[in-house]
Amino acid sequence: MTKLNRKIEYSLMALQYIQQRQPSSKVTAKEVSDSVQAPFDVIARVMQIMAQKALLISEQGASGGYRLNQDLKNVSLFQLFEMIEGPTALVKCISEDGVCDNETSCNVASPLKSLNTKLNTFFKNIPLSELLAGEDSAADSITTNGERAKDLNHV
Amino acid sequence: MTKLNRKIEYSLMALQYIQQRQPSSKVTAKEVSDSVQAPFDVIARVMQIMAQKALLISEQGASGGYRLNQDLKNVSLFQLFEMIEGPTALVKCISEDGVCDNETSCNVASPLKSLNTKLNTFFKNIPLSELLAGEDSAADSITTNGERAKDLNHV
DNA sequence: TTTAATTACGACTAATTTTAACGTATTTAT
DNA sequence: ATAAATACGTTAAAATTAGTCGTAATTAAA
Repeated sequence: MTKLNRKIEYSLMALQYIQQRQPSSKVTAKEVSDSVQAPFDVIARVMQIMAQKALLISEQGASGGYRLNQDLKNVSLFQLFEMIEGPTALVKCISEDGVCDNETSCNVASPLKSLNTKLNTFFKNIPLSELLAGEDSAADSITTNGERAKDLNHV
Repeated sequence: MTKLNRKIEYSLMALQYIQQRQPSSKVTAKEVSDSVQAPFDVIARVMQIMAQKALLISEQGASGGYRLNQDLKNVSLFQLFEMIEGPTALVKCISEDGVCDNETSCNVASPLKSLNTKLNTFFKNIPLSELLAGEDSAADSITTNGERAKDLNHV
């Protein structure tokens, strides 16, 4: 349960790196992969995805790179999950309709659906800015109350 | 992110079946596997684990079976996770100490550790009784506030 | 006391998912 | 032109998960 996808990790690392470097400085995938000691290909890939999804802006060409396109206050962890992994769910039968061939005999479908919703809410209430806040100890200030992290429109 | 382990699913199915059948009636693994149309071996296995962990009581022999040994109000979803999967974490470096060979270059260790804690709290606040309550719509009443699901001592 | 039903548990195989690597194309500053 | 970077599809390897098989131990009942 709840193991973090490696791609998500790399995304967070990249965002953290960009955020810490400068408000809006340009950063290359190589720079990030060197810094966090992760395979270049994978870092490059997730940054491309984040650019596709408008979280980053990419500039191609010789002195290209990426920069933030959104205030991380307005992007939730849930949104990052969806960007990188696409729509997911606790169990397949929730996301893919009609996949579960024994919905009649399944006695936990409704509980799991409800749990899935709650969990999504949990992640929706964590803005990336808060998750990544402060390299070391500041990150402990995460709370899950109230509403934050407004929806991104074009993701 | 957050895909539910199949074993956990089966555990929940078994618990749901037991709970719905009778407060404390005896139930066999076969009965459960037939009812929820899951492979007998796997159902049997998770029920054995739950018996080991004192969530169920098992009776061996010809007319043996399982029954609840705990009020599900006092057992959290988090505890079930730990029973079935053992200690887990969002990322390996949290659980296994010293596994992460580049802790120095990792810029998200602290945020993820914090997130991991929050998530554990989330699951600790969901008693199995609440998760499994009401076959159909009643399960929507899950909330995550306040403290519930006291610790089990011998797990 | 044999038989049948059941829990108990380890080991193995198969399937799926995840992760990483490769190859090639495109863009653009120099 | 060239070099450095993004873009992206395909494939291969690794790891994890899911399921099966085999066998032992326990116990009620015939």
